[in-house]
Amino acid sequence: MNNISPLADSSPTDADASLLTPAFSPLYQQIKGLILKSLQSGEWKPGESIPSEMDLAARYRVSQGTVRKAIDELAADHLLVRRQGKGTFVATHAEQHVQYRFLKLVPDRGNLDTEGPAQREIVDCKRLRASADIARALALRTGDAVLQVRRVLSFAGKPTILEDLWLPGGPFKGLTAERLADYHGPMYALFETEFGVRMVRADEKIRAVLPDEAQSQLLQVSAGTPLLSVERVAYTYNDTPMELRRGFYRTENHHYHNVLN
Amino acid sequence: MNNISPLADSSPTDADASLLTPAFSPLYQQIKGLILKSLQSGEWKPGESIPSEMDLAARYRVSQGTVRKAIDELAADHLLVRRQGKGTFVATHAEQHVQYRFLKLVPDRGNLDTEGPAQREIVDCKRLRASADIARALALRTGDAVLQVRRVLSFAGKPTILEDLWLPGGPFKGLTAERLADYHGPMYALFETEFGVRMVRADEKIRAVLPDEAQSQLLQVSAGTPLLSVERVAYTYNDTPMELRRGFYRTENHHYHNVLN
DNA sequence: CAGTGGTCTAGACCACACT
DNA sequence: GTGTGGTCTAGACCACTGC
Repeated sequence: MNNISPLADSSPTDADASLLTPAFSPLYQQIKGLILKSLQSGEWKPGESIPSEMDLAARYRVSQGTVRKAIDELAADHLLVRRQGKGTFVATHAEQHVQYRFLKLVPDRGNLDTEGPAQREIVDCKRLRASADIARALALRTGDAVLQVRRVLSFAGKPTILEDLWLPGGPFKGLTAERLADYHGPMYALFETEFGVRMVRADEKIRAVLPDEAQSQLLQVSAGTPLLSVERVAYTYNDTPMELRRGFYRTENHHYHNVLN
Repeated sequence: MNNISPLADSSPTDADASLLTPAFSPLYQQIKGLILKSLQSGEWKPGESIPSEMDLAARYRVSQGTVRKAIDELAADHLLVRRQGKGTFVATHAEQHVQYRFLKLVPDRGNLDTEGPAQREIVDCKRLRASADIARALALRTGDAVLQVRRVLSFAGKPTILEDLWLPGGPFKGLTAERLADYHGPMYALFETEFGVRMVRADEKIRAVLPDEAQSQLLQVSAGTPLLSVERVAYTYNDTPMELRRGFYRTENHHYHNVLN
């Protein structure tokens, strides 16, 4: 009901954005939205620090506590990272200790670091037109340009993960097999630095399947070896889907680890 | 360094619990611990309301804001549920809209409600002595008494989930196949009301496997049909393991759904 | 209406990092 | 020391629930 339009952000007279909507929105939620907008617009880039809480409070004409609550939620969503004494930073996939944030496959004993860095091999990388289901997953239209990538990850020399990726052609214009092969580090980090696409959230659908001919060869398993099928849709800001990924995991010595709360 | 011993809780003179530990613990964390203690002790039971924030603030001799922050975290962990205008309640598994909080298997189309209530069949239920790995998972000693349960869940008439459970014999003394079969509602709700055991968190390890003879018969699939193997350890308060569960899911028409943040 | 949780503020002080 | 995030307080007011 109040919604004292926290303007400041350069907009002259924001007026009441919500007039007929009885949807009461707390101030800190509105601030959260404004911060989000700055993140999307690239005003603050991954890895950089954002203004201090006091500065933001002044900018939005609210108290520090209100900014704080907004940042708290963004930090809980892993969009921001707070570091006491240093500042608040835009989260990034290019950090050692969150390397594999979205990869939940771990060795039965030890952890991924135990096995040393994964070897990656780009099997295939080409542009093509989206099929109906690829298009639907990526919120494109059938026939739109997409990039298709197939790669194999090996741990301790053993091929363990086979992944097929589909990326929308527009945002990822210029991505080639070479770029991918030359880059050392998380793929999502490359997406951030080279294409300005930051993955924020993902949905996974997991099944048990048998490999087809090509898959069993690439993963060096027999046709009867069950694999974990992991279909992921990854989203940027605004719930925009930006990647479809179908992974096939060998689980003789690894497992998909999940924590339920 | 301060730790102004929020006594009140009936303890006469708590003195400084932390003296040599440089581990600075914020007041609200200490309050969180005290509330947790009351939850464990059963002072407030699942489904009941706990005292109002003001009451707790008075009890612990801190401000409402401090109690609030403690409750915020407990609510984020799903140990408490806040309801504006009504109060704060101890979370419970016996609620319609969080029925299947720990079951992540969903139909490819629709949701679990679409298929109507699951049919359950208790295949087996007996007491035995813990093997080495069962004991390890439940933090028992090899040979300790455990309860073993095997059951099948069917959706829309199709057997879909086969589960083997192991429960520590002590806390679950008196649990029988009949009790299980007669109870309609989530199993974890029965554990709460009948045995005072509230599951708070769980770890799952997921693999793709092939069924053995017995499994393929119970699930009515051929020996070559890959299944999702879901091994779960469920914990009560204090990270105490209270259940080991090995589930085998058919995933022709269902998938394990996971959200990555 | 009274009681509950939810929001917002202003100010004081603490812990941590850098310089 | 200065600046950052982190904690704690006290008080005002709002939104929701149920009597």
